[in-house]
Amino acid sequence: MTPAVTPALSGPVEDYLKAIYDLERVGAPATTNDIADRLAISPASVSGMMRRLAEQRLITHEPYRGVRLTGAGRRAALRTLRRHRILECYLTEVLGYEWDCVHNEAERLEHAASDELIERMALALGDPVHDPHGAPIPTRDGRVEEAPLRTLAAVAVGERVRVRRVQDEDAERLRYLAELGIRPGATVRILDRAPYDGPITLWVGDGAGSMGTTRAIGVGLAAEVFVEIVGPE
Amino acid sequence: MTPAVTPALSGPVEDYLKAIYDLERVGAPATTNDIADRLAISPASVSGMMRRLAEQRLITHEPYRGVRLTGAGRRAALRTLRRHRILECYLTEVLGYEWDCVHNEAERLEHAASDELIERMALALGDPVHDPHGAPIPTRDGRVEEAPLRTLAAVAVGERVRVRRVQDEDAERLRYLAELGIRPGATVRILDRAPYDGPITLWVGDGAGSMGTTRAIGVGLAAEVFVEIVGPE
DNA sequence: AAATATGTTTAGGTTACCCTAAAATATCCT
DNA sequence: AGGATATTTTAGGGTAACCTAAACATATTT
Repeated sequence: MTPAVTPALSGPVEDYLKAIYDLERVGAPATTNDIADRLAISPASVSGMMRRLAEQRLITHEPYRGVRLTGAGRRAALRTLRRHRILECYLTEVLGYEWDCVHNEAERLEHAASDELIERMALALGDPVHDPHGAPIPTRDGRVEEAPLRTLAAVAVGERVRVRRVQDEDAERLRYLAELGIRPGATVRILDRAPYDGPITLWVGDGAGSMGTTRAIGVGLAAEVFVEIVGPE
Repeated sequence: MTPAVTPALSGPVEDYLKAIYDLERVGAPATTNDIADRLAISPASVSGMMRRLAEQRLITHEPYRGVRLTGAGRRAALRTLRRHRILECYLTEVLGYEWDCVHNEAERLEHAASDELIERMALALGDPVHDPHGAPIPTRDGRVEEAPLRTLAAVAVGERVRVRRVQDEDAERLRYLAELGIRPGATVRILDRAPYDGPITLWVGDGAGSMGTTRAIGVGLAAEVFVEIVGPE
């Protein structure tokens, strides 16, 4: 129950843990290649780091099988995630950043900021629960409610959904999504899906009930938009 | 005139350049031992780093003679100093930090923050000119006005001075100085100096003309307080 | 079941930054 | 000027984090 002393992890280690957390969240144990792809690091380097993380009891590693976070690893990952997301909120809400620019900035600051700074920011924001891209913010004591969301690419024609969260890594895609009106809170109805993974035609409203527009979006991008079904009309 | 592309310096390199800038400011070229002391790093390591910095044309190094910043080195040092001081201002003025806590936080953030973040903070603060400890903030284009200040330890009995700046590194001393009322803007009159580097007796006012108190301070601490003579009454 | 393809790990190398101990150089003092 | 002292540099090591190329293990296909 005691939070236990964290011996201060390096920036790279924090990045690995975050990546593993995120990959594990989807399902199976994180594999070397997945981690390598996500961090843009060679698989060999990842292998080396996995040994180090396992030595520090942050992960368990079954060779050739993948890795899983231990309790301590999960706690560390969630702490970093909290910092990252609080920072993103602060940058957009207080310092006027656009939502497509905050990811990289937060990515660097999350390793340098003290807990005190993060908590002061959280306080100034009134303890936000979601970051600007809709990702849930872990609490100080490491709880997150990861809602089981569906991707926009997996929604049937005729359904009405509410956008809950979008992938936050790619600035360009974020700018484009903003242009389409697709942001957390927006309401979307799937009007049509062209065959063979063709474009999805949508009606996009702002979620507040006022007007909306018709838009088309590719399956690739749609797979980065997470939604909740709200039922037809 | 063009700011020239900065090839992104590492945290340690930025710290060395800041230290050299500060040592050089006092007078002679910075020596290996001075730098080692200030950064709490072994002289041998400093020697090695000097070679690397000289290769990158950030300093000129005359073996056994000390080092001097080049134009590029100075520019880099001032950039880091600007970031550090803007951060200190932001932390105290916007996030409610006490002046004794901001140094360490800024020390870590200054290497991670983007120029954009720093400028947004500066904007939010209305482009401050001094940090909470009275240190001048270099402008975006690398100008600083380093006023030639005298230390409180070097002021004669009877003089009236205004506190302009205090050493910002030691949190405990800062807390103590705050307790004494010694902060930038405060007015001080030297009432007495005990012989053999004994305590200095002061009258300390808040600079706004209202009441004041009598305090005593050691020479060591007085040497960390920089003042400007304002003449007796 | 063997052959191939894919994914993972080991082997060996690099760079940045730090260390201690020993050697080299400079300065200081009589 | 010459030896003691202080400072600086070199020599030799260590660790974290990355890399490529080669070896190894697993999965897939025929």
